Amino acid sequence: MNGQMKQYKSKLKDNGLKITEKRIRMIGIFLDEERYLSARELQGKMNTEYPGISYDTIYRNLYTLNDIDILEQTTLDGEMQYKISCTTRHHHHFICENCGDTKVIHYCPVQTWQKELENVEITNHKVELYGLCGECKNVSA
Amino acid sequence: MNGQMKQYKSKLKDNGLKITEKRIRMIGIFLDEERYLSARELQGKMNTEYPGISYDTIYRNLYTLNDIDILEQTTLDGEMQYKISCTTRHHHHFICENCGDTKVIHYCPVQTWQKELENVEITNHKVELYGLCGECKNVSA
DNA sequence: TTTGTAAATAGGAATGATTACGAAATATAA
DNA sequence: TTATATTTCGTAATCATTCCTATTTACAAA
Repeated sequence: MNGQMKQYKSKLKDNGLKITEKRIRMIGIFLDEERYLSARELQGKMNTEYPGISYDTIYRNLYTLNDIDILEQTTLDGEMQYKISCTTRHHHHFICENCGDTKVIHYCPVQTWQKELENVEITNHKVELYGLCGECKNVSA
Repeated sequence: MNGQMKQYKSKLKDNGLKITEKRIRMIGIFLDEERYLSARELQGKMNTEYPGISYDTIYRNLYTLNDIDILEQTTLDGEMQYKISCTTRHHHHFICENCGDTKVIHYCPVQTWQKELENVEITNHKVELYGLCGECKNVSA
């Protein structure tokens, strides 16, 4: 077990949640893939190791892991998708529409927007960039 | 009929689409409401005038009107929502989480992001701000 | 004004994602 | 080890959305 996983186990414990095989495996899958996965995709992967695993387990754990910031979520192609959360600093993502790879972007002008709309209170915001990553751009060219 | 509606009728015609009662009423509803409506909400409103109107009609027309830029769409609370399209210039929206009212924001640093990720090709992006509008902020205070 | 026809609609059924729930199994603290 | 709170299973239910076919409608051309 690497240090990363130890950290996630602590986080589960700190939130009064139990460290179960399935949760650990789910986190492992998200660590391996560095992209957004839908519940279905995750279930496919989990199902090879835990045949017949329940939707409830998948969805509940996705919800839970997102809730305690081990995962982050977005809606893509009409379904919720999840990826392992970057715990560094405030950021957004570029998502490759071809391979699903994500890249972190740091620039975020939320204070500029707050100035433009001075009489509203911005409590939340979403920024997502889509396109082709370096590799896919070259392949399709 | 006001000039605005005439313009939408032209747009339908220009795209080889027929001007039907239901489409005109749908556009009218979106003109009255200045916020995002879900398919269900729209159906509720349409149903008072056209009892038993089909889902297919609602969804197909939402798709069509979005396709020709009479409406614009976003995913909110796990469902697609639509509003009348602002035809001015590139912009994004602030959405009040209490009353659903939207406000246009113009500042968009997409070129800054493109610089930050110089080897990818950004073809699309999404920016949305959420919070409380001036009114709702004061009421809830 | 009439008519031909391509487009639009009605009325449901089907699909796909997500949530709900009672019973059984299991992890953790004491 | 035991108590108990949590998780999981297996499945049904729900909700948004799409699909299908017969029928109706808009509208361009005669």
